[in-house]
Amino acid sequence: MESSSTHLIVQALTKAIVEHRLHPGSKLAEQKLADHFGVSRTLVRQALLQLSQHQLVTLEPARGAFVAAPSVTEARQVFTVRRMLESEMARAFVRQVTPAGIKALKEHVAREKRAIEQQDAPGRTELLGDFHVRIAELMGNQVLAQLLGQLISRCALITLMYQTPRAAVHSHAEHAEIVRAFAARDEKLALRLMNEHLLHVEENLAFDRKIPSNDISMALS
Amino acid sequence: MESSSTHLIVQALTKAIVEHRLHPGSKLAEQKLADHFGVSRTLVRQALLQLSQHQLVTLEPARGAFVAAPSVTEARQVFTVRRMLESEMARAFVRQVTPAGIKALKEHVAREKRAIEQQDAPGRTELLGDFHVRIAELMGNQVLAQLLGQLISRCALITLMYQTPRAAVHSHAEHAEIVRAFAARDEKLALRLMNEHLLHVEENLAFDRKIPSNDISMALS
DNA sequence: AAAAACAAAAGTGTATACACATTTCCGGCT
DNA sequence: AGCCGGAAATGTGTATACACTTTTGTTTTT
Repeated sequence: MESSSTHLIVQALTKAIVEHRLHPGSKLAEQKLADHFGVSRTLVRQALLQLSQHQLVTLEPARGAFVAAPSVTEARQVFTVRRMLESEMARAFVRQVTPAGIKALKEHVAREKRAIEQQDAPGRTELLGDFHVRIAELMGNQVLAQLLGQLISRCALITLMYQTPRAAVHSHAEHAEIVRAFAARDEKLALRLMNEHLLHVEENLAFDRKIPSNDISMALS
Repeated sequence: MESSSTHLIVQALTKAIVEHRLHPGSKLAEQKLADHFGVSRTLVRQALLQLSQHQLVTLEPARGAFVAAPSVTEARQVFTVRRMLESEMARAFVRQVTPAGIKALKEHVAREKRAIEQQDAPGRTELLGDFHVRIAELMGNQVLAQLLGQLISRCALITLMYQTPRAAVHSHAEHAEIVRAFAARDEKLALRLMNEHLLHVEENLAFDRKIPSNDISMALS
């Protein structure tokens, strides 16, 4: 089982959704996707089912699959959960941090900087999200990393629906500050900074944005 | 899409796994399940795919589906995540608790007591897990509730693999204590009790237990 | 001309078919 | 007797077929 073809489709669609080449609300017709990927509807259906579990796609009975359009309420709930989880994660990370861990995070933040300077919007969004997953990975907790990965995919969708342009730079600066708190092994500070960082991200969302619709063949090229 | 038949199969299998009528490692042959539920393999495959995402089932390429057998490492990681998430949840719950919420939790704890007294092992396990989900629901955070629900399903599998018999009574007592802290609106206490409660559950697992294998037609009756 | 009704087209939901991989079982070999 | 090898059987992976629902477009009616 666990056909890697299905996984490829999931990844391709995830990327397209998270990079908002596929806009929230867009219809994902099975046959069109099947043609595009050169497989049968069977595999496309499996992929859509998985994506719906990741909350990136909504399935409407007998009507088909659509790119998810998270409500403002849902967005706020996702951020609440992230704050609960990640502030504690920051605290725990400080307790077990190694020089190698700090180094890895510093390198990551450097990559963020490059992506921002080069105006690489998709890469920027991905890296800003991955910062949080990277911490979980460095803690060696696979379960945490996977869970956070899913939450952050949802956030990427939310972010791209609502995020204002200049917010990215702000996020990057806060990441750097958090790493400094880690390096200083300051539990309280790390916890507080992480909490505030996530609050800022949430605050900077413009929850009254409008979203255009789109065609799939364009988005997947 | 979102066939409710598939959902029924997912629920039936989840119940069977969580109540450990299906033991970790047991093979889940598609055709046998299809015959049992009176549907085609298509729907069974969809269900197995979903269960694998919930980490209740493991899919091995070309070999089939098996009831998951979480490793000790994984079990500890799940508990770590739960502690991070739920201690913060307890704190947040205290801040917004209502009399109605306290009442609902007290009733839940009463149901736990009844299940324990009546030696209803499956019901007991389910209620002990649901206590935590109920708190999330009472907070009105759907995202949190759903996430916790999945983590707790995994815990149920872990618990039933490793839990010692008398641990349930202990858990129940701690739930009651936690509700008292909620009622007293004591943030610090609630947070500490929840943390300790989850540590106790984890500590009481006997990580050197052996697990028998089993047949599906028996388990689903 | 707008609305309702019907027919055609497109799309989803489930079952089945078939290719290929894995397991099982049996006979030959050491 | 035990082990290796190969055919049969079993089971998974993907494609296709078909029933049924939703959508769309056209015609008819008011």
